[in-house]
Amino acid sequence: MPPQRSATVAERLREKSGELTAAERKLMVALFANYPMAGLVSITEFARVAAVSTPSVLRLAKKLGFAGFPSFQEELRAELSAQLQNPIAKHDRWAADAPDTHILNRFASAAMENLSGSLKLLDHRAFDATVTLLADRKRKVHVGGGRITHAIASYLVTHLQMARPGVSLIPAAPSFWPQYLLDIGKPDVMVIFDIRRYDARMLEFAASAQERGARIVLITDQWISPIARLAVHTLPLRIEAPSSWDSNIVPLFVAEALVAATVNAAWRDTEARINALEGLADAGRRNR
Amino acid sequence: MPPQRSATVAERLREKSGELTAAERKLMVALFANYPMAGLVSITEFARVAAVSTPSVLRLAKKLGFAGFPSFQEELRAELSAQLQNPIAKHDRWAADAPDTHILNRFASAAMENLSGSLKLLDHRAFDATVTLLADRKRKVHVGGGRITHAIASYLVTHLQMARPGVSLIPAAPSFWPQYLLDIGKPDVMVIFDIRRYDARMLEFAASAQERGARIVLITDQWISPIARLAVHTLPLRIEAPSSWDSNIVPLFVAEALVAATVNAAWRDTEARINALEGLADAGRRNR
DNA sequence: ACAGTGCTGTCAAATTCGTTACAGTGCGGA
DNA sequence: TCCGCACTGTAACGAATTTGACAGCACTGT
Repeated sequence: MPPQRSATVAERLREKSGELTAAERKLMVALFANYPMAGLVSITEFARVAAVSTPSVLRLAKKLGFAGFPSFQEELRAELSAQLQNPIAKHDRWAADAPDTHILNRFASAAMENLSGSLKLLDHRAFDATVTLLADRKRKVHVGGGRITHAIASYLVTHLQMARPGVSLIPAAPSFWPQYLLDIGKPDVMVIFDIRRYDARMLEFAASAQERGARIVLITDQWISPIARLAVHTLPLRIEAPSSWDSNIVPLFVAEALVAATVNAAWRDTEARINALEGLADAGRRNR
Repeated sequence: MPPQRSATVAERLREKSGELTAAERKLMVALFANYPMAGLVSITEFARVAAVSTPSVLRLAKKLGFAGFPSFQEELRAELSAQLQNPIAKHDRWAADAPDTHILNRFASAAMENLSGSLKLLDHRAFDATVTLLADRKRKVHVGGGRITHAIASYLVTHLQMARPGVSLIPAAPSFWPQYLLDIGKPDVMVIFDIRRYDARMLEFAASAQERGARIVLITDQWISPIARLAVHTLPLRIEAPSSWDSNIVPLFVAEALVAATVNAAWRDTEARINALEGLADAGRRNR
């Protein structure tokens, strides 16, 4: 426990700087030279860097009110951790006058945590590589999901179809999969959403697709579906929710970001397609 | 000594993520949950947090090419202090190590803005009233959406069906709507997603449903679909995205929150249903 | 069915760390 | 010069950490 919760180690150190001995001042200089990392090494190392003896370090820690070197270090870590935390998920973005415990607010903060947590977990190079695959019109794209994530897969397909040809949705019912496999060939890309309750049949299906030459991109949760072993790229996400079921907000986020990035990556081709689509939509509206 | 000075621990970890064992994946998740602070404690503590044994931590460190846990930790410290001293690196800690202009980051900040903006826009009493309607088992529930939002509607249906009986998805194709109208009756609830490009046919359909006595709940964007005039409750949301199309993350958020709140509102009834569902799912898995 | 492989945790040895006790050093004043 | 005082480092101890060896376990393929 920090003796005075309100003051950081740095503040306390400056406050007491008048009553420090020579060795302690050396330590202070060494600490501030690389604050607070310099204090997060072993007491031996810290003493060596500051060119003092280990007991001198201990004496400084005690002078600052800590029980020993470990609690001094723990406080430094806590400060740093707080500093690193995102100021993102703060309270100003809560529902107007609903209480903090309202489900909307609990859900919103879970969603924000999931989103920022996922960004840390994600490898943006895997994301970019996936976009390169999706933007390659020589490859057909197949998108599939489990019972729950099928809706997300469908959403991705709807948008990708607007951006490029050759995109199809893998049927929800496994009984259609064998015949669907026939259409999967060498350079194809298969995007699979597989979250929690990993579906064993989906794993088999993915293995078959891979044997036929398809490159598999997996969008999964932080515990990572076994399909990862077959995938060329894996995008792990956080999906916790204050609910009986997981949250698919972040998977949808990834789907939308993939679409936007794919459109950007092949804008020359996409532009014409979108314009053509607009024309057809207008015509359809007029004819009704 | 770090074996390859050019790669950060995070990068190396992601690179090897395909060949990680279950315990190692747990460690990876724990580390990324609070990167890199989680790895700067003792090996004992780190193992405890990730719920694995201490040798597993050691094995991961060796797999990443370090001589032992201390050198692994030393590398983490070195990275962090480099980051702390370099003010340029300050901001990109929030999203992996991709540049600020990367589509993932632009999309993420748009999503956060949309979410917080929607919470301010939303009337939580309308939300609660909607939940009351959805939790009332005497009412059937019909859910529909436009071309794009149909996937969100489908997602809502999938989850609501797990929570209560009498939930159905309005078909995507307008040609099926007349016959579907036959099943809509007096106390029913109709949840409609209608965003931007408001669909005129959807407006007609909603009017017919209302004439038959259905209560309409509208989930729409901030410009508010004309269906609002027919609706008993309207939930306006923000949906901007750095993309050619709108973002449906917030509509999905509302759908998930509605489900969670509906489950809570009628937990007594729902619990039995969920348990029965679990039983059926297990049986299905065994019979395969 | 069954051997084989790979993964994981338990245990104990070896090392390192944190702490205490104590002796030495330097400085100012009598 | 000698004493007293405050500060500092050395040395030794106990505690905690790190690491290697081993055995149990699940899973795979024959």
